[in-house]
Amino acid sequence: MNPSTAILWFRQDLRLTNNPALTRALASHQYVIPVYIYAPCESQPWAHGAASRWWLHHSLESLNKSLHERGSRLIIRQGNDSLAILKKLSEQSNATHIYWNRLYEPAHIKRDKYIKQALRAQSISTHSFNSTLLNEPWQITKADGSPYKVFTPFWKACVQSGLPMSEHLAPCVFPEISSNIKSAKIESLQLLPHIRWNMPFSSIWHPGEQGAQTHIEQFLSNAATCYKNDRNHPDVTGTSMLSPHLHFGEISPQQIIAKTNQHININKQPGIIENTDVFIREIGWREFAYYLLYHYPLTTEKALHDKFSHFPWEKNYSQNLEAWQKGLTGIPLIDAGMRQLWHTGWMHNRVRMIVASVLTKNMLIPWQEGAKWFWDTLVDADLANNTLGWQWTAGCGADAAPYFRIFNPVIQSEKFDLQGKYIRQWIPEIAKLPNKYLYQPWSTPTSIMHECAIKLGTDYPKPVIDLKETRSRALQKYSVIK
DNA sequence: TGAAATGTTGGGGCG
DNA sequence: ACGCCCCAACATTTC
Repeated sequence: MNPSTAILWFRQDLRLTNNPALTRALASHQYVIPVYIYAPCESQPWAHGAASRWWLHHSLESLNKSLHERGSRLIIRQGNDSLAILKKLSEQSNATHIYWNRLYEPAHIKRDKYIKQALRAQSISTHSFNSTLLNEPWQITKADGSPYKVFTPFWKACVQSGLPMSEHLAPCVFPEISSNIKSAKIESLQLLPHIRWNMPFSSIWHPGEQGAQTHIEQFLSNAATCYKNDRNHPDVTGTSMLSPHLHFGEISPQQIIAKTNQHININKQPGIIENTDVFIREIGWREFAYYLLYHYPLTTEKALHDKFSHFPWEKNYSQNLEAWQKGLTGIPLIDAGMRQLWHTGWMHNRVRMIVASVLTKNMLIPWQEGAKWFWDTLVDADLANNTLGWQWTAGCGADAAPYFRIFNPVIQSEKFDLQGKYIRQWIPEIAKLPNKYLYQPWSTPTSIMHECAIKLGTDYPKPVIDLKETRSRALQKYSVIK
């Protein structure tokens, strides 16, 4: 063992298990100093949104607690220059090596490259690892060397190359940290929102590595056997809800695959393979999103396909945008989804597709507006996934939905919110309506409206758009650039 | 992981 | 019994 000191720079890998940078740092150095640097300006324009900051706060606390239990602690630093902070910390601690796991957001790649060079010039050696993806984005290419643009062949190539899985355990004990290394308090980062939320959040979410582990165990034993079907129903806990844990690296895709396979081997329920394959495929979509972001870094801001640069989006859309954001469009499924997002920091994936379809196609509002709102309100806001998702629905990205694929929120709620449970949960003001009209209150006969004592436009908005009319308008505008 | 329009089929009501 | 119409149910095509 090298009697030297190393810095372990935590970023979006807030876990102690299956963490390559951590494992290597501990294996090679006598002293290891874990640090988290909060430098939001280095992530611009995609610094953590409000919901993500709430999550980050609690995840850092959880990580710090785990480190304490093992004889160490998390050093917190804040600033606008990670390089300067790392340099200062290495001077204070005589660290000669810095370890981290790689990031893939364009701004972070650029920053990390710069930091790596600068530190090398100062004879501080840097060691970076992959802890986030199954494969590095540059490892998977088509036969001619160019990147895949379609999911299915991409995922086939990933599966063929073998899905890595591993379950490295956390080291039981960390080296102690000298008391003259000071840390800022997590509270001083002011990550918690001042006014809204955070009360309902903590009853739903348990940020941190332990929370992620309990969560996946629960998912595998409860929902995994019917995932293929249940994941489509927003009124059921049919999805894994692991996304925020994955985003902050509290669990790795390798661990998810390993746990899933373990579960299959122990519980040989009928249909388990069929269902878990669909689940692991979703990990594949995340992988594909990171892959595309790496190869097409400009897609966070603009459409992958140039022909969209002159797309006739609406100009004066602020009223519709606001109605969409607040969950007051008058279209129940849309409003239910947008309110779930606001109140829980999360929205069921099928509903995400539908609200995105309404924003980009029925309202003809630029997808970037939707991406920005999701970024601020989702606890799982992830630049790669968010970009892929929005370009997919807007039909302007790689392997995008065809332009004519326009969701009808009424039909979708009839199909997937069978009892109207989801809508009633989030829109109590129309809960009394019989199912038939719950999905489209505007077509309720006045007698029934009267019976239920609901007045449209007063208790619940009249629809801000006409679904039929806006659908044909979208078809017409999209067909011009197809 | 789309919806709507259009086409086809077959059962039942009816004269 | 037969032809005709209607329409639900399903299939195909189109955007």
